[in-house]
Parts: sequence; C-alpha cells; structure tokens
Amino acid sequence: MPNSGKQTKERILDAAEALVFEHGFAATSLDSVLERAELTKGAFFYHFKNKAELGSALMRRFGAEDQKFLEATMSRAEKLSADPRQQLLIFVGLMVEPFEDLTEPVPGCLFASYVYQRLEFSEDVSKIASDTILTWRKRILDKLNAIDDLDPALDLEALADQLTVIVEGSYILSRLLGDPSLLPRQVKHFKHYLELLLLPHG
Amino acid sequence: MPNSGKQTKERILDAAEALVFEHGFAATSLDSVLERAELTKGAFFYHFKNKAELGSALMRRFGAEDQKFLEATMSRAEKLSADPRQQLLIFVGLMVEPFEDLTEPVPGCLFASYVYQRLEFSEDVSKIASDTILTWRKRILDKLNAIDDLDPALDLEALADQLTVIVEGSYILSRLLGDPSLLPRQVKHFKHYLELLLLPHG
DNA sequence: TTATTTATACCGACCGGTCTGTAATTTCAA
DNA sequence: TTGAAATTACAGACCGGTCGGTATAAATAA
Repeated sequence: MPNSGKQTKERILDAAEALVFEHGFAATSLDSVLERAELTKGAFFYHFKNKAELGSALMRRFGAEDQKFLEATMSRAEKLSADPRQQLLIFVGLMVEPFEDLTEPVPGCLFASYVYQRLEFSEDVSKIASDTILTWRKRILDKLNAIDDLDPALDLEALADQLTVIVEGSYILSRLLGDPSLLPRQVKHFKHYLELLLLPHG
Repeated sequence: MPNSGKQTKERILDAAEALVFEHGFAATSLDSVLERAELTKGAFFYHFKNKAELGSALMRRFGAEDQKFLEATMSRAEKLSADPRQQLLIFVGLMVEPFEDLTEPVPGCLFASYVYQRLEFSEDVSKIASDTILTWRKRILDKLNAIDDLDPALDLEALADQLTVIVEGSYILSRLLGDPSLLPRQVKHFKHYLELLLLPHG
C-alpha cells in the first residue's frame, strides 16, 4: 500500500536511531528496525541501497538537527542581548533548558556512538561528525573573539570546545549512572566558569 | 604445562580491547580477535565460556586498571602536599601527564563504548562501570569536603564528577577530530576553574 | 630411571542459526 | 493503467559455539 514515502523513510530512521542508541549500529539488525517501524524488508531496500547507507543517513539527519538546534539557540541569545559576553552566557543557559525536565537519562549523541564503532561506517560519516563539532567551535569562538580585554593567556579554542566536551561526557555519565540531572548540573558549572572568566570579578 | 596460560588469556584480552575500541563489541568477531592474537577457536573457548564472558572480562580488567591509576595518582598528590586544595590541583596536573605526549588521538574508554552498546552486554557490566565512576566521584568529593570556606552554593558532587565528564568528552572529540592535544587542553581549563574556586582571588 | 597416566593448553573442522541483500510479485494512488 | 511503494520468500555469507583430536609437561608407579 503505497504511502507518502517520505514518511516511511523517516519512520525507518526513527526506529533505527532508537535502536542504535541502545545496541550500537552493528548489533542493530534490519529486521529489528523493520519490526519497530512496522515495515518489511522490501520497504527498506526500496528506500535505502544497503545498511551502510542507513548509517550515513542517520548521521546526516542527526548532524543537521544538531546544527539547526545550535543556530536556533544562538540566534535566540543574540536577540536577547547585544553584548557578546551576555550572549554567550544566555546561550549556555538556553542550551540546558531541553535537558532540565528529563526523567530518563537522556538519549545520547549518535556521533559518540559512532566514535567507538567507526570502522563499521563509511568514511564520509567521519566528515559529517567533525564538521558538526567544528561548527559549534566556530560559532562560540567567534563570540569569544568579540570580547575584548580577555586574559590573552586563555586557550579560547579549547574553551569554545568545552561546552561540547561537557555535553558529550555528561551523556556518558548520565547513562552510566542513570541520573538525568547530571547534564544540566555539569553545564551550570561551565556557565559559572565562563562568568568567572568573562565578567568583572565579584 | 605447554604454555603459561595466563599470558594467553591476556593476549586475547589485549587483542579484543584494541578491536572493540575501533569496531565496537558486537562487530568484533571472535575470529578477528583470534587472528590478531594468533590463536584459534579452541584456545578461546578454553579460557572463556562464551563471547559475553569476554565482554565482562574486558570491562573488569579496564575498571581495575582505571582504579589503580586513580589511586596511584591521588596518593602521589597526597604525598606532595598536606593541603587538600593543593592536593586536588596537583592531582589534576598529574592526571594529564600520560596524555601530554600522545601522537595518536588517545585510545578511549571502554565504558563509553559500553554506554552506546549496553544491550549487548550482561547486566553486571553496568555495575562495574558505575562503581568505577563513583569511586572517582567519592575520592575527589572527599577532598572538596575537606576544604573549608568554600562557597556553600557550589554543587560539589557535580564538580567532583566534572573531571571524569571532561575526560570522557575529550576522548570523543579527540577521536572525532583526530586531535591528540584536545584532552590536556580541556583538563587545563578544568584546573583553571578549580583554581578560581579554591584559591584566594588573584 | 623409565614407562604410563593424567591434566593443561591449544588446534581446526564443522554445525546451526542469524543477518544482509535479492527477486518475483502485489497493492494502490494519480 | 502505469509506476511508486510495499510484501513475501529465499539465497548466501558469516558468526558464535561445539567437538574430536593433538602436543606438552608434570605426576605416578614399576
């Protein structure tokens, strides 16, 4: 029964993403994906050339969503203040909001999942992942560079990466300990660090 | 005896660990492990009941090594100063040393690998991982609690976790970007944050 | 000392099941 | 009525695990 097509492909991706988060890519069989999506083999191979292409598509979609979230959040922050210091602090504050009311220990990051199974994926996925990370770095680093009289000894690139680092690390600990509060609490410490660096001493 | 036996088991674990870091557990076939270890099926099933037990053994060994590293580093720090503030800062400094001269983007953490493939492992692995994390938390939190006149508004538990969080996150970014300098640079920021919190303002 | 037994360590062929991918066919919307 | 969307059935590769057998060395008995 021909369906809207686009919807079916998304259904496959949704099912696969959920399973990959728990089992990893290799251990996620197409049958399990299709059972969850309530579809059959033929439907899958109509929309995807093979399993590897499903992997790439998963990562592309995840990367695109991630960048959309970054851009949306940063431009919200930019509208709320004209000062790059405040923009940055507001940005970090807005960032945590989606994680504050979680009851389960957060879904996780597909790129982190990829890192520890990279030889199962085609080369191009690596570029999608690093491009996404570098977009975050650049967007935040630009803000830091717009701030004058910062201590010139500060490693700004590493500082720009730190939010991503803390989010990735928090996903892991949160899932390991089953504690959904871990991520927002970690990000709050990072925000505090930024305040100490950026704002006139208290 | 034909061979030392113990050595063989370690050879299997070494081979498996290296492959799991790159492929993940499910995608690591016993044949590939045995090819790398230059052994055969029979040898494997002599030392391990099944593949799942290999997984548990990998995690147990990794957890034990990790705790040994924590304890060794912390007691070194404790010998270098009697002040808990200094002990903590020295500890963080010593922590990075092994990562400073790496040319490759660090191996990674088996527990992080586990997090994104947990349903492939038996239940007990989860406990090994969380116990190890909690040992770090406790060891560092005890130091923080030994420091007086800290801002009572500080979330000390989250602060104690932050080193682990940053190391885990740095593994991921380091591997994604192929940048071995990332981890020490991240930890240096954490050390700086600690200095700002613990030491009389500069 | 030497012959025999026994335990340890390891080999490699093979079996059963699972998983990816293919092919022939059907359904339904435009 | 045509072609996109989906179904069922199945081929073939691979993987985990089993099993019969071999080699080495220590233990024991003559």
